[in-house]
Amino acid sequence: MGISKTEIFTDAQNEIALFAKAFGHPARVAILQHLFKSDNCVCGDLVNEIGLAQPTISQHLRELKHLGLIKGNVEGTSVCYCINPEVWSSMKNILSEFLNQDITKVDCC
Amino acid sequence: MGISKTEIFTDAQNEIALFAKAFGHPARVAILQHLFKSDNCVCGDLVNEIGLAQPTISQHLRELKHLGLIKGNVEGTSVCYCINPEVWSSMKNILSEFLNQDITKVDCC
DNA sequence: GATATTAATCGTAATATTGCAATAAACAAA
DNA sequence: TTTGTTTATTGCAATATTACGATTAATATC
Repeated sequence: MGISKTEIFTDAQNEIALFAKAFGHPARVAILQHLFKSDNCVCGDLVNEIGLAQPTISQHLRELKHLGLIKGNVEGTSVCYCINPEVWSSMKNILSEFLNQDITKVDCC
Repeated sequence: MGISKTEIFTDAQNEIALFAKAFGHPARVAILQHLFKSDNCVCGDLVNEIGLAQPTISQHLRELKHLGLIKGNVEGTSVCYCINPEVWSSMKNILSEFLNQDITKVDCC
């Protein structure tokens, strides 16, 4: 139905899925990479970097902000976005644990 | 439009997004975790483990198989699925690099 | 105040995803 | 060959996502 039955999964499973979905789109991968790369806080030049319309970028930024992965500060007419290191670390820990599951005794077919 | 403009992103960015999307749904997280946990190769008891209908599980399995993350062997009437360790490692490397970007000089707002 | 600049929001179209009932396909066992 | 078991496929409904034009909101500058 297009709707995920989140209630039948554990909180941990839903959290992994939510974080993964955050960068499950190349535009958001590109945004996050750009925020890491640029030492001075990037604002709306993300629109120029990435070839998407301003409302589209704004929408992706909102998703990332909603999850807490980035934060935005208003500076005059422009808005300065950057990675939220605490949430990023937390995500890294959660996803690393998932990715680092023991692979040695898994190949049984 | 519901369609991603993959052509404006790099292959690397699209690959990160594709892998992330693979476990961007709690059902696929649960499936993968179960395949890791069960030493004997699980088959359709995934349907019992997870509370989703058989066609739904089958569809999620197909996505994971299409990406190469899992492989399936027919054994009589049942099918034995398991993690493909090579592809899993490859994914782990790609996503770890993305997750381990330098966080120290990122908090500028 | 009037005007420009920047970003958010609204509205909408197109496509994708999720989920399942019904059915088909493949195989084993009787 | 029939019957049961297991998984895949088909078809469809409901919802989500992606994208953008038009507009609005906020702020700076003149």
